[in-house]
Amino acid sequence: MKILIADDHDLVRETISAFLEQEADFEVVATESFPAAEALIKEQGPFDLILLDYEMPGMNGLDGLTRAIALNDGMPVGILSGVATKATAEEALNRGAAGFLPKTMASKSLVNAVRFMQAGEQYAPIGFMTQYEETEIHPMAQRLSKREMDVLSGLCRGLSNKEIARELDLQEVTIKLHVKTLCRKLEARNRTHAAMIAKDAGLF
Amino acid sequence: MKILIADDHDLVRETISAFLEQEADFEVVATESFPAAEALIKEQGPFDLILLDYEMPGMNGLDGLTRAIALNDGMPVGILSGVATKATAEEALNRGAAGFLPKTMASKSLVNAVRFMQAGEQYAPIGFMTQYEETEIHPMAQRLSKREMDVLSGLCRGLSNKEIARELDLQEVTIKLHVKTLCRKLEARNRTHAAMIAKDAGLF
DNA sequence: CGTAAATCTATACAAAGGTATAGGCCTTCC
DNA sequence: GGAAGGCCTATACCTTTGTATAGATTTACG
Repeated sequence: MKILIADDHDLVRETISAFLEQEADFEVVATESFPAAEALIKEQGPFDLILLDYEMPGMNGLDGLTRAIALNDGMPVGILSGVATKATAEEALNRGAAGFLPKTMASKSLVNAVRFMQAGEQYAPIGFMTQYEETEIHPMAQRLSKREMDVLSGLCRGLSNKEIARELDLQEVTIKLHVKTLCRKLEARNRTHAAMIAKDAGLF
Repeated sequence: MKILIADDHDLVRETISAFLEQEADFEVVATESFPAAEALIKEQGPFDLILLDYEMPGMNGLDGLTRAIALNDGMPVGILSGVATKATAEEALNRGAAGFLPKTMASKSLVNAVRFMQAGEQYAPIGFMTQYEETEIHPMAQRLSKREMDVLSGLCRGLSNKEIARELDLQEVTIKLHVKTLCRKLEARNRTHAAMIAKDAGLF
């Protein structure tokens, strides 16, 4: 069974590779970036399983996943990550990932997960997927209208109402209205506070 | 040679442990948090080498390092990290760490690094330590006076000039002056922009 | 000691921001 | 079809913020 592992942390990649190769029927190929992985897939034909680090040069979020799936001829591609959230995991599985392996998982489970995925199942650790997502991504963004988001974007770039108005081709007074509404919805005391709250929430 | 590894990423900890144990004279004990590591040190006496993950429950920055050094009876303690910057590495070495191992290092080097540290040398990968630090942490904070930092803190909390003045027991007009200076130094167009720049830089 | 830099204050004015009220336009939903 | 809500605009007023200029104090440094 041929496995490709791509992770830019040499220590992680090499020790995981060494660990998997202890299994008699596992043959591991490892590389340190997405472009390198892409080249290897084209060169050494489809792998029985590919594991991609989510945070890796060239990976560009989950774009790398999509491209790897397209290249690997229907064989499973999984995501490996140290810091990703539940939402990222769900997104990955929706995009066709064979599995999602947080680096907090036990190494024993790794072998099981690999066999699972190779068998065509989707794998993700139960504990990780059912955890309460305190931020729930952005309850914030959902409560704001498109225009309000536009204005909030301007605020976060430190623009004046007049500048935002020019950018959106609206009247300054309209921007003031949106800023007012934003402050109410975000429970901010003024534009600066609203911008900081948006920043804290990870928008922009 | 008895080694203690503490890292909350099971996959990383277990595969590194397994990798090191392939060396004939290495005996590895692994744990998943700093408090657990502390207990093990007290219980199983000093280790020939301790490796602590920088991002780990209970580690609290480099406080864990200092405490582990104090507990380990003069034997070396090193830091393991996936994301830390050069500055963090320097700080760790200054605080008496036996070494700094980014997870991007090659696994072959790991064994060498371990032997190095055990021999009483300080180890850190040359390439990592000499890299250009583009942000240099906060060139920003250094260029600001204490008062200016106080005011910037207020800005980042969305306070008005009047509120900041009350908080610092100054006149509102003085705050305006500081805000003006801040905008000049940070090249911000207004208070909101200044706050965002500070936030982006990681201050507050 | 003199000087530079940071700090604080004052006055005054111009610009931007925030609030309130009111009305028109459009889409969605009952 | 009417109601509700998002969106845009207008007018008016007041507050806050930003700018300029000027002077007093303190602290650090050569």
